[in-house]
Amino acid sequence: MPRAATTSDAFNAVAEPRRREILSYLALQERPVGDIVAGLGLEQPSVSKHLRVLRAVGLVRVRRDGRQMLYRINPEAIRPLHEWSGQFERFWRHQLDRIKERAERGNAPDRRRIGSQSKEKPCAQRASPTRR
Amino acid sequence: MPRAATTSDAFNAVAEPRRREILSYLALQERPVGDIVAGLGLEQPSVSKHLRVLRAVGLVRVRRDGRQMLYRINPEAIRPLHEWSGQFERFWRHQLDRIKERAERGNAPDRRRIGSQSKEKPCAQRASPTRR
DNA sequence: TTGACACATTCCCATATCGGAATGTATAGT
DNA sequence: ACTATACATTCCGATATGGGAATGTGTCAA
Repeated sequence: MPRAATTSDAFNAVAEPRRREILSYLALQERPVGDIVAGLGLEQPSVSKHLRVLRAVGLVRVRRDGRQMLYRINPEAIRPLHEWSGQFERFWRHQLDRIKERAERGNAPDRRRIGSQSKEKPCAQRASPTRR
Repeated sequence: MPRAATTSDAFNAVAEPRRREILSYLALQERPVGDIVAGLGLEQPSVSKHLRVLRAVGLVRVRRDGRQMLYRINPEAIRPLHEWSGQFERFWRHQLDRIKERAERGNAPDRRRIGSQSKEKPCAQRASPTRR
């Protein structure tokens, strides 16, 4: 199976960086497509297609005004995202507390490595010569 | 071009529902892979692959304990998500305020279609610079 | 060493996706 | 009617993806 459709939910829709930019841009105010194209420097068909995805998951709403289509965000559709990620908020709050605590004690903040991984093996290696 | 890699950032990584489940599961406490497999009812290779993605974007960390690999969340990596979605929080806040306001005036909660009735003019202004 | 256990990796593949280009459609103006 | 404008929709092609099955790797115990 391939990846879940971008239109399956808000999580998949905002995985695309440009769609996030569009949403942030529309957060300022309602805008016609042309403004998004000019404001973000994207191709018009590309913007239309992104907007289609955003519409499909309810992240934006449209209304026509003459020849223009005015898009606006639908903030409610973003709430699930915020609330899901919010379930981890207490953790980084605690982490901040610990950092502040250390700082107040005069020590440097915790500087351990985050991932401890910088050695990715190239994917296309064959380790099992038997099959195929 | 295809979609951005799942390993490109936290947004793409958590687009996958199972990976979100895994993170929520790990939010409770550090766990070995076997627990995730049993707890979420997934295939072991599938879990390993999901964990690999989560590790690649720093959403989880690992340590070895004998034969087991103990995974734990790295809450810091989720913050960007929470903060990005938080930029829209004020909007649904306002919407709630309006509902509460009506409730306090003794009316039933707002049941209208969002854009239909009354003279709503959310951002009804000329948006195009019209420079051509 | 051998076997069992806990995970990780590989291979295969149907499929959604994004960009680019071209084309289609609806509205406005003359 | 004709033209320009503002978007939307197609078609195309390269590519990462997730599931299933099989296999590899590393650790512990006897």
